[in-house]
Amino acid sequence: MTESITSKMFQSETRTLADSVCEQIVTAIVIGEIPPGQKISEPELAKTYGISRGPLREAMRKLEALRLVERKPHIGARVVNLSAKELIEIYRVREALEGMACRLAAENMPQDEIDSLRDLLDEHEQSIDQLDGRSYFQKEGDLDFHYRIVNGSKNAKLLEFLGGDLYHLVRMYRYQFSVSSSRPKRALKEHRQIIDAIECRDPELAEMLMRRHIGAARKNVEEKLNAATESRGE
Amino acid sequence: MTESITSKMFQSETRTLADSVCEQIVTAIVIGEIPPGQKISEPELAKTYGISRGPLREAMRKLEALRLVERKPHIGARVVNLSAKELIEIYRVREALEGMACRLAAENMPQDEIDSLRDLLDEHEQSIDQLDGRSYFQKEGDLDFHYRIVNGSKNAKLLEFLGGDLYHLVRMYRYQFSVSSSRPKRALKEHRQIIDAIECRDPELAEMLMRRHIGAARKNVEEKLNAATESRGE
DNA sequence: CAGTTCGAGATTGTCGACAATTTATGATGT
DNA sequence: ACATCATAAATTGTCGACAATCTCGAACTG
Repeated sequence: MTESITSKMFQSETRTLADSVCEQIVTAIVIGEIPPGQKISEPELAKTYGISRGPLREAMRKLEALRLVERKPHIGARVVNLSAKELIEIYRVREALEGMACRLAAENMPQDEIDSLRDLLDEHEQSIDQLDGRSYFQKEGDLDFHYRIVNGSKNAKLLEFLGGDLYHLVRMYRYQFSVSSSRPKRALKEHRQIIDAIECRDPELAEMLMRRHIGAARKNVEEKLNAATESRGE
Repeated sequence: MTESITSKMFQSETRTLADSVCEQIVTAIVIGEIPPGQKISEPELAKTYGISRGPLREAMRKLEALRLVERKPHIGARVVNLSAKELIEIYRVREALEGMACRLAAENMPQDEIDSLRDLLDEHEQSIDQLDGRSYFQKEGDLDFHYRIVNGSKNAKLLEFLGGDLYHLVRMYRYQFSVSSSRPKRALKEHRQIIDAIECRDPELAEMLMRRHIGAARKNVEEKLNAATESRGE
């Protein structure tokens, strides 16, 4: 179930070793198996995955492009250190891009995809009731909703940037900061409002609602972070 | 002079061969020296730049991440074929991201950067008068303006996505489609309006103006493309 | 003659080894 | 004892060669 979103992010048939291992490392980094800030030893990782350093270095290049690792020439690669500031920055990027995606979805999303997305929201509602809103919805379910909106925009470049690159970072933050909405019922209601606006073919409203939705999540995180830093200052 | 913008896009000291060659290939692709759609032969390119296939393949990975080449496993890499549809898609991405960047610039851009940007616009005006608006402003100057706005947003992630990745594609389209504004005086006026809104610290207005500015450019391109396809259909 | 199959050539993917640079270690001098 | 410098170890960068896969053309068959 939780594989649905990640499987969309990589081409179905990953033949080459470099791509295959890259996918594995992405997961390992996202879930914290390789902790943030850790230096990556090429010989070590190569041995771990049973490949040579050649393909591994290619995988590292892709990881660098995904902004999951930072490389410095002749020094090495480290897993990115997630900072609160960057998390906020990413929210602003999402606010902009997903707002636009939502606007375009109101213009271009096919009716059957809208229906399917409504079904997904029904599933989310059940999941929230059953599990007290702490499991599926928080982790990958929410991102699945957003992914489908972007997909519905029928803008390939938007999908590449958001689904292909940025969402890995977003997933990483979710796993490690546990910043998942913490207000699942509210978020679900907002999701329904958004899909309503899309079905009404109201681009203006759809964009506004999505921006508010993400903006609310950002403010929620900002408050938590401020509270944390203040209590730390005492 | 035309180096100012490109030099910002790469780290000042590119030590490793892969990075250095990658930069050269990016330029070659952007200006059309390696034409769109052309298959890239690894042994051939490696010989051209005097390096081995190892670093070259790493460079290719970065080019793939920049979306300047498309790779298929066991088949090869081709320079991307620019389509009108994708060009429009990119405009929408820019509309969203640069609109947000402009909003944030109204909040965060330091006064000295605003002053410096005004000077740049004065230079552009002279350049337009002197050269009848066909040279510097059309090619890199306009992008330089947009880059400074994004930089003024003080949002590192925005800068990475726009300045680091997307602008290479934008430059490529400019060189090959010659889609440069074709309305330089009008564009300059809009630029001044935008910087005014930023100096007034009016995020709402700043974002709206930037979105209109890019949206107008998009519509301009759409009309031209429609006219071209219609005349082709006759 | 068209279509298919097989094989030679070329290209991509992978590997292990060597060179260059950085980092760790310890020896030396004040 | 501390700082500095030199040397050694480890790591990254680069290369050339080998294996796997694809491409193109020729031979073969219906």
